[in-house]
Amino acid sequence: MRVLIVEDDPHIAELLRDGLTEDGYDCDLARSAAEGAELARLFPYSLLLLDVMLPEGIDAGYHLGQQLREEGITALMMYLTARGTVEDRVEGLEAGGDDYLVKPFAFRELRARIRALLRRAGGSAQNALTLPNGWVMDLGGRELHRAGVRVDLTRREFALLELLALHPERAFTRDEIIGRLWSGDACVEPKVIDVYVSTVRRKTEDRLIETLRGTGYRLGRA
Amino acid sequence: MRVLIVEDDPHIAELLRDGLTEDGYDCDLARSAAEGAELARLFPYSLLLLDVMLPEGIDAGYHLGQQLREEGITALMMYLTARGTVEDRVEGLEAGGDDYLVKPFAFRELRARIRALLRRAGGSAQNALTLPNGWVMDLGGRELHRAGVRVDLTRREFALLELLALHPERAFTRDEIIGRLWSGDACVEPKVIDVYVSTVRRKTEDRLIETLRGTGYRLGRA
DNA sequence: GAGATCCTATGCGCGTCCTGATCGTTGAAG
DNA sequence: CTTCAACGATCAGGACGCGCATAGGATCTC
Repeated sequence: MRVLIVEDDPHIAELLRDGLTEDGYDCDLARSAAEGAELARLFPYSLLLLDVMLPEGIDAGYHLGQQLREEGITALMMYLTARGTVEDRVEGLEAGGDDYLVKPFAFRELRARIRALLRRAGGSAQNALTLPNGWVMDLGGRELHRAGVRVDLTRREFALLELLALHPERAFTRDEIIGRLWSGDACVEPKVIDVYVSTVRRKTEDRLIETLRGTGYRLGRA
Repeated sequence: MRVLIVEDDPHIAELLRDGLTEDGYDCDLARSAAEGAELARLFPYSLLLLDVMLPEGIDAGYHLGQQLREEGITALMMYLTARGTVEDRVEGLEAGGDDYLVKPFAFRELRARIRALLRRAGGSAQNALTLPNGWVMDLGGRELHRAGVRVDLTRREFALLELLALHPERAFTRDEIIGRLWSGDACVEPKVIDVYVSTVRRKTEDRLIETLRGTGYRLGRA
């Protein structure tokens, strides 16, 4: 998750970067609208944190956001400002912003709002798992797609693939898989797993699931 | 769309609830900050309507809002107060509020502001939601159009479709839907959802709502 | 009090799940 | 290299559970 912070006050900028880095985001820093625009065009950020008042002018942050939107940048945008009137907020939101935070703010609030934004943005963030060969698994929407094609999986098929995808390095025995995915009192033959592996392979027409002979299964590589 | 009203004056509270219920929101009522905090932590509201002056103190509404924000509650917040000075407004917005309404107010204004807020939060820039297959949802009029045909939906039907349409990528379980759309004191069987899905499909003669067997429902594709 | 809406209950039909059988593959011993 | 046994892949079929749709009563609205 990559975040661009555009903020000219070095103190606040440090604060933001340290906090967000600690939360696991990859942060870049820009100290002016010009620098911010350049970076935003170069890298695929998930979120832009824009201070409204920048060296280029009192509304430079808004203009930057608006301009980037018009250039087709779809990243989420959040404005930071010291001015909190209603008109101000409306202006920011109409400039293509997704959220708005008034300084001074508690870092906890910023964190909460960022998480809410990323969550709201749909299948992104923690809800999507990328698998080998360009497959993407949307855990929220319970679907699997690649290059526009959508593959419908049943509950069991999906659960199996999800388990393997969440631990890409691990190999699972059939009994382990059953222990994790089936409720405790269920007793099924270990061979059931073979069947689901088979149907997933047939539906995707791909060997997303790798066989470890004599052991079990694992998510495929590359 | 679930709304929590925190207001100690029974007269105003009734007025708000009746009006909003008529507009299709499901409202819960709290008569103190303490009660409001409890409910807000328990249920996934879309909007909190907070009276500023509550039994706990002259600023209790602000404190409640601020506290909930710091706890990571991301619901929209709108304050209601009799005091309309500039300092007051700033205080409210700094307390994590999204909008502000000074009593006495016209219900029309409240309605308009709520719709504007929810619209922005939902990411859509207009008063209408576009759905697959050329359907358009008119959020103000509780109706659905396609190519000149108009389909009337009841309150529940509309709320269900709206929820799914606002999160097109997400799959919802029946219990999730009930948690989001039904007010707290309602306890209904999860199968109710089936009935509404059924009637929406019959009225539209289209599978706007997709079934995920074993999981729940999701907005249909293309 | 009439009509709409909301919720529960009840069969019916179909998809999903699991089993067992058959065929194909792998790898090691002879 | 050949043979053979163990393992994995795939298919067909039956049981079951889930979702669908209707009817009908309770509740709300006007």
